[in-house]
Amino acid sequence: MAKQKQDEGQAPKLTINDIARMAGVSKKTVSRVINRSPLLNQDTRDKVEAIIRDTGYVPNPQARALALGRNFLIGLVYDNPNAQMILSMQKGILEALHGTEFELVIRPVDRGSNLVMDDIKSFVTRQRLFGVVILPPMSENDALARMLDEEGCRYVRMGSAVLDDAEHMVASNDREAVADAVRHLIAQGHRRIGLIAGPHGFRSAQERREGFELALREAGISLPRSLIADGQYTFESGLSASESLLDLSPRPTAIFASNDEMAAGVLYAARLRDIAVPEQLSIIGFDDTPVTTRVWPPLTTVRWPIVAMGRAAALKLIGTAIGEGSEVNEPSMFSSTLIRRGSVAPPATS
Amino acid sequence: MAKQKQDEGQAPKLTINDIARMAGVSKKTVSRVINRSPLLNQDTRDKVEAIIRDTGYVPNPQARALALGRNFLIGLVYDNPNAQMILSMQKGILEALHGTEFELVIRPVDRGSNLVMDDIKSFVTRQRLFGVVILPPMSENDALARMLDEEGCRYVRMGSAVLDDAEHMVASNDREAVADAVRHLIAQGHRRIGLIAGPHGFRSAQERREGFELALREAGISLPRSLIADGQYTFESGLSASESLLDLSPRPTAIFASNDEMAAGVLYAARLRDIAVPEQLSIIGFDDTPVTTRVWPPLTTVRWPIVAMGRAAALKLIGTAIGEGSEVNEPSMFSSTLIRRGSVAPPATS
DNA sequence: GCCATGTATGACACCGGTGTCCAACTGGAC
DNA sequence: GTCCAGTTGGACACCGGTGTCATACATGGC
Repeated sequence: MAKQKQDEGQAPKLTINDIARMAGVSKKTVSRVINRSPLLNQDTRDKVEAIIRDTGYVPNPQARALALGRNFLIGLVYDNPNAQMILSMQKGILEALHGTEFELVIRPVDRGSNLVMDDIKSFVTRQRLFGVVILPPMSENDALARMLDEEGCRYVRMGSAVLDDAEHMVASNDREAVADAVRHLIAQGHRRIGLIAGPHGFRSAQERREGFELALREAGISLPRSLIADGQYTFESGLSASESLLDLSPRPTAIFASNDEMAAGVLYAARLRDIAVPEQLSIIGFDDTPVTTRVWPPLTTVRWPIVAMGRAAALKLIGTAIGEGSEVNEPSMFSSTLIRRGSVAPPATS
Repeated sequence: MAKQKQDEGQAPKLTINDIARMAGVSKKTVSRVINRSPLLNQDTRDKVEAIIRDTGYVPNPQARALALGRNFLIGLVYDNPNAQMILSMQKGILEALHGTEFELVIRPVDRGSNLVMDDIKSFVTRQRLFGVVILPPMSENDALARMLDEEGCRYVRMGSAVLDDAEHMVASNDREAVADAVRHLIAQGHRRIGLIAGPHGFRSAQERREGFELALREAGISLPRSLIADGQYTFESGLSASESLLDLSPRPTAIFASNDEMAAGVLYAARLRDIAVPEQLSIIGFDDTPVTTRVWPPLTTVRWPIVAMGRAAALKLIGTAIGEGSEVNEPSMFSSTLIRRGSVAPPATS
């Protein structure tokens, strides 16, 4: 009988009542089995579980959500030019969600629009999301965090620096990572090092810039304003920003680009001017996206543990729900690694 | 009063009963307003709508889903190495979903695992998804389609060729697109053209290969087996597959790689051997991913309208739900364009 | 002035789960 | 044999919406 029902396929979904009838118990008892209530006879439990298994019964999540007053949907909000990063983040989050009853709902937004706030708000309230993960640069928006607080929606913000609320934050230490990268250039003998900064208003851009300046200051190297060019985190912006740097005389012997896309732009610009990399120009990027190994020479870059951070963010979010009293203690701060490839060499002895 | 409730923020969500009480009507009437029932007095409608607007009331989607017997969740199933493609697809789908009450839930799977089927099945049944969009190569799995049929779950498959069920399909004509690309090479004077094929078992790989062979046959060019190398759609596989091609003597003057990642691999291999591109070797890829413009020279490639296809897939899926009787007639077949960049030139006169 | 007709609204059951609370049953102590 | 405590199971209301059907009222034809 049970078998038969199952094979019918098409839509006549089993309900908790069907299971109860088959097992000869009340629906509440079935509910107890599903929810692993401790006060239940083992025999009863086994019997019901067997039937559930045989029939392939799956509790209706909508009904469950309605009765429980909360659902099992995690939102992912992003507004980001970097496809690889978003996908890696999704990967990390989904890894953490795997095996739980949570699902991931995604929502790209347009930071530029003045409707962003309303957009996210309706996203969160309409589906009554359990919580959201917010990717940079949206995550740097404090007004957004306040709004989510007001809405009573859990959230975790991904970022590039320790912000005030560690509770809601998973961050990488970009400043230190960049400082390390630049120290590497200095150790190779570079003294005239250019920076292609990220867009104004991006926390990550600021952090990376500060790391850059920090390393130079440590080494007692002065930093003329002309060695800093503004970029937008895009390939094209990196390409055009590097023009002004490569026009300088004397030319910088190395350039740190605040992300890989822009670093690829620098490399491209160098190629256009027949500047040999790394012999005449060293380049370091940031992110360790695949493009770094597709170009020639492969780019030295900074890798941050994006998948692990996504996982941590998700665990932070759902930890409060499944953690049985035990404090969920996911790290909030992650550090990065310099990945040495072929775009760095000692400066040419001129 | 209403205002007060709203400002409380935190969780004390309004229900349809609250609205009904405030408006002095029954909950059913409020429900009619929400669902735009035509049989309603305009005055009543206005009154209720005003209250809904003032209070910021949002119907509980879980309750709605429960009562209606269907929800508003679209699933996206993928198992794919190409991040850019997945993200573009997400973009297209979300564009179509924007403004509707549907949300997108994503689920990457592992095609290799023998649990894929169960995984997808539980994904679909657990949340009782309204429908799913399946990306290649998973979409080529007919057993999966059968399973979804049995489960009574709507689906749309993205693909690279017209499959049998146009109803459930959104496809690009890869064969013709590749034939065009290869005709371009032939028109430039190339006669020894190598192919880096995609993985066995991928429909797209087969289609692209057939397009390749078609163009050569048309031109009366013979195709020795040695000019075909097998790849896996990855950069590394493109790199190693091109080795055998570049070792040939005489060497092919052009190579068509079945996707951009592998084309980038060919370019990299050429660089390692000091083979000038495009002077000594022309390269064409497929997909038009960003990497094509990051490398030097930028790669000539085939662009397919992936965002538009994602949009079409989503519309196909939800069209049946919102289309008022009118047949939803999204195109099922999309064609591609050859994008000419810098990696193709006439063969060197030897 | 009556009934047939149609329109606007409401009462009530229902979707499929969960929480509360009480009844029934069990075993042990007296 | 009776009573009590502790365990197990079920009746019922409820979550927040929607569908069905009945009712109240306005309108038009005779």
